[in-house]
Amino acid sequence: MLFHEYLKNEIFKIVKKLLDDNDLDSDFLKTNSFNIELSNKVDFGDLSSNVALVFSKFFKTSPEKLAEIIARELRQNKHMQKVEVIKPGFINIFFTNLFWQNQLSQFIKLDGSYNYNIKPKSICIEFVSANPTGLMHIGHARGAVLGDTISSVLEEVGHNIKREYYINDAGEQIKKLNKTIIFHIENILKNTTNELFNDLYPGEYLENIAKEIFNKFSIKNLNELKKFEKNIIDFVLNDIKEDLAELGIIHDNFVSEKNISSSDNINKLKNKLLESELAYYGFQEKPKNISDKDWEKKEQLLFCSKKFGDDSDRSLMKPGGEITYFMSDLLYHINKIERNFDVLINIWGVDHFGYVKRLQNALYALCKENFLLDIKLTSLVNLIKNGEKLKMSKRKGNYITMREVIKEVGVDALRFMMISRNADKTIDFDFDSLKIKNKDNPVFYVQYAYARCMSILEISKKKIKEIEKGDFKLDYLTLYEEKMLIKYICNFYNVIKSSAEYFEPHRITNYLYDLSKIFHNYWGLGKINKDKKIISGDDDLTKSRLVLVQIISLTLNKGLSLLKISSPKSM
RNA sequence: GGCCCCGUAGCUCAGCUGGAUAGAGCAACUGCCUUCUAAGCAGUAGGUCGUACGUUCGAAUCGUACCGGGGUCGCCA
Repeated sequence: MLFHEYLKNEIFKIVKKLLDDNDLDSDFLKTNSFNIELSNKVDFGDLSSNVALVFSKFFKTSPEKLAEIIARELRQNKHMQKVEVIKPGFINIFFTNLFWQNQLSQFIKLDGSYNYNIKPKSICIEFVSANPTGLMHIGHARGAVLGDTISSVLEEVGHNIKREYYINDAGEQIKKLNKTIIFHIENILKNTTNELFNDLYPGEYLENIAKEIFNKFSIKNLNELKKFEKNIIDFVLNDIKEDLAELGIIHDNFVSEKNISSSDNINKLKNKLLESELAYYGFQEKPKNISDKDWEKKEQLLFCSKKFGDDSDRSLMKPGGEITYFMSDLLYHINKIERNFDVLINIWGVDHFGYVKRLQNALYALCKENFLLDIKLTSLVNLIKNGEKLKMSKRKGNYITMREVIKEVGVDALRFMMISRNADKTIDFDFDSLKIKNKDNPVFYVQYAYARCMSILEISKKKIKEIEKGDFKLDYLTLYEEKMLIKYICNFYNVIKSSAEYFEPHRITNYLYDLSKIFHNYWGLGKINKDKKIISGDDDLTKSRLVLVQIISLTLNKGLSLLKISSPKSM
């Protein structure tokens, strides 16, 4: 058993026994839990726990006294060299070298598959879902990488994941897309260079798509074009899929809004909403940011969002009878619920924030099934070049595409950057620092640690063969740094587990950075003191250290592959 | 105006969901290459955790108010 579980069990047993001995109620153990932490200071031992601080009130004694009682029991344990109780009531534990060596050999036996002890759930995670009206930009990239990595992490701990993309292939924006393409083709056919109308999508990209379509279908007149309208979306969508593939992202399902929003489905939902008094036909209040001139009062189907604390009731269907974005999303989510997922996760840009509560309220009111809808919002990404923020406007068509970003900094740096920040923080995406090849660039730093491991293993091929036959001892791993490395490695599964629990992959990038730092530091010891080189004069000692290096390399590799970032063998 | 997010070292960010003397990297200063990758390592310096109350044994973390920055409030997506 790895240390975290081991120590938790040991302490738990002691607490349980204390309760029984004193005839005390043990109910609180179900709702209260204590921590086992890696100590960040040498004086605080290898691990420390706050059990006594958390539980003292249930024992009706002071934390320090309780800590002392627990410590006294722990001292019986032969693996524990020293157990100290410190001021407010912390218990600091110092394990023997043998204990840590055994931890490493237990870890080796796991062979890369950790036991997360988690109930598998079936989870649908929807992410990207960019409108097929243009190429992906940096904001999409953030959602894409975050969604994909959360998926991988959830898969790693044992859940069943479906990655899904909702294609908005119906509604206004598609009409506008078609109009834009037709406009460009008209220009080609008539050999004119008319200026784009205001209500069309700007940008060279769609002009090129129009050329492609023109050539592929050898269009001779505008009437012919009608036949190919439905292909237009596919052209754009293929480009988006290509971009995603470049990032290593493959969705399991592409769900089409067109299919979901059949008139049959719309009517069913409309009736259900009306029957359950969640919707009515009425007039929406004029939004605050709209002038009187631009507002026309018209009757339409409204959702009773005021009932749930919203400022005003929100439109489900436009006055003309077309469905709104909100209604379309409702239909899609009902479809997901019908497919019996335990958990629905959506990765949305923060600009969709207003829809979160609305959608959740509507769904929980409509559907009695047992499900959880968790919507994770990603904050903005600012592109920075030469210390200046790049100004972009999708409306004007002058925005930097994800393709261009990848071309400059590469997939690895992009992926790492996008998940190394918590989703609710704005990212300043600085081209210059991501291209730098030093420790200012965290991806590089981690990959470099891996490359160093690999180079040393490459040099020691002969000894590695002996190690693979089981010819090695771990007794020689006694340095403080070696113990730290073992601790960190044996804790990786906890990091992954918490990353999965909170949907926060940045915990993994942070972990990899920390592990790399300790390794670089370990490596550096050899520069100062030759006895501390990994390949030392002593054969057995060297083999011990090589085993450690091998495990570090495997751990780094596991982490990087989980994030779909490459692990270069040399740099 | 309503709602939401952010505010931690000069800069970019962590802080394990309430614990100990708040941590990294960059930038600054100082050491370390006759070779296990110096694309690196070690050290020094740098803080009223936006402000003020409150909750409690204990707050960067929870609550309230305020200040500053951003987002959003469509019959766009």
